[in-house]
Amino acid sequence: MIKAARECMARDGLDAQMEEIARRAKVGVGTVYRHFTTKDELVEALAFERFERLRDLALDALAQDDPWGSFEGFMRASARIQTDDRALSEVLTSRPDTMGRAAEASGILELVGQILGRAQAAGVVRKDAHPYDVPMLMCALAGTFRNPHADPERYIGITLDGLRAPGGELTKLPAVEPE
Amino acid sequence: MIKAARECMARDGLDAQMEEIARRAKVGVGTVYRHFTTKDELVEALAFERFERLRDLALDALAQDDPWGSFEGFMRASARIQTDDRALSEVLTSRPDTMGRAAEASGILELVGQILGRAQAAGVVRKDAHPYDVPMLMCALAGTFRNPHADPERYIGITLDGLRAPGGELTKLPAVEPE
DNA sequence: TATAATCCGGAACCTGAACTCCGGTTCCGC
DNA sequence: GCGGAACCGGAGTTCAGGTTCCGGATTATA
Repeated sequence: MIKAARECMARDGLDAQMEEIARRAKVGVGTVYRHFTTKDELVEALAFERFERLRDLALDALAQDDPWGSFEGFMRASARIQTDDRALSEVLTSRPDTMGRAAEASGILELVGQILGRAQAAGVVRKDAHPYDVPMLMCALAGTFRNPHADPERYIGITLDGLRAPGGELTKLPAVEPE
Repeated sequence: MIKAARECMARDGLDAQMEEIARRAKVGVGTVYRHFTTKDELVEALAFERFERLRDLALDALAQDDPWGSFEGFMRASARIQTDDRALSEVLTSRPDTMGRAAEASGILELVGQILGRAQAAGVVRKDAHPYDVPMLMCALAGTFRNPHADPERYIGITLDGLRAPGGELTKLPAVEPE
């Protein structure tokens, strides 16, 4: 059921319809409402789920040794979660409260702080970056993910270079595809 | 009338209500519909208007001499237009078609290409940046402008540094404000 | 198997917001 | 001042989509 909701919302974003979610779950709308008293609640549950996934990615990143590699890897992986889930990118750009609660509950900021701190200590990320910049920049990138002409990889690359400590090697951006 | 629409939409975004727009214009809804047969049409008209403003900013930038300064100035000024107009940032993040038509009509890509090309020729912007990256990154930034906890200036700074040619001096980011 | 308790489906209901339309009003040429 | 064409206002219509709720199915209990 929550699986059906995730699929619909991933495809149609926050305005996926309750009826379609029910249909996909092979269930009546009433049953959906028995699990989530309101659409908002369902959205919030999905957001929490996604943030848990992000937390797992952060833990994976911390398990790696290379400070820049794990930072970059985490950023790219988080971005992919968003490109694959339109609802998540919509929550990030238009529901700061829901996002805040989900972030809080998942404890992700703490982990991001560690990933970032380690990269800063190693001198590969600029010193004035703040853990909070990471989710914000993810929100920013979310803005492009819904644009069919955008190549997310380019913008993640540019953003990463913006966070890199001066003197590092720039990211090799993917080629711009002809229109 | 279009002024009233702009004010409402700047504040409430795309879901500003026709009735309120009419009220603010001191006019009946019917009259609004006599000028714009559909809400979409009104949104599109507003988008076109904003893109003309962007074009003017681009022309101002080209009139300046300093290649980096004019590039940075243009980016910051465009960003400000978005922070001041929620509807515009919503169009950028969720209506690629409308945005595309407005961009086309205003001829802004051409001008951005000139600003960027000049900065690249002067060696202050990375060579692999593409004119199309500019509007896309603006879309990206739009994603943060609606988040009350975000400090747009920081993210513009980081983005600019991501576009800067290697070896340049990083932007001084504003301090993170305590929550 | 009979009865009660629980759960489920989806038709019906409700709300809010875009849009229509008709009666009134203004304005222009005579 | 008069006729009527163009214009305007806003109550009413329509529609989409979230939410409710009752009749029936299903399962548990005796």
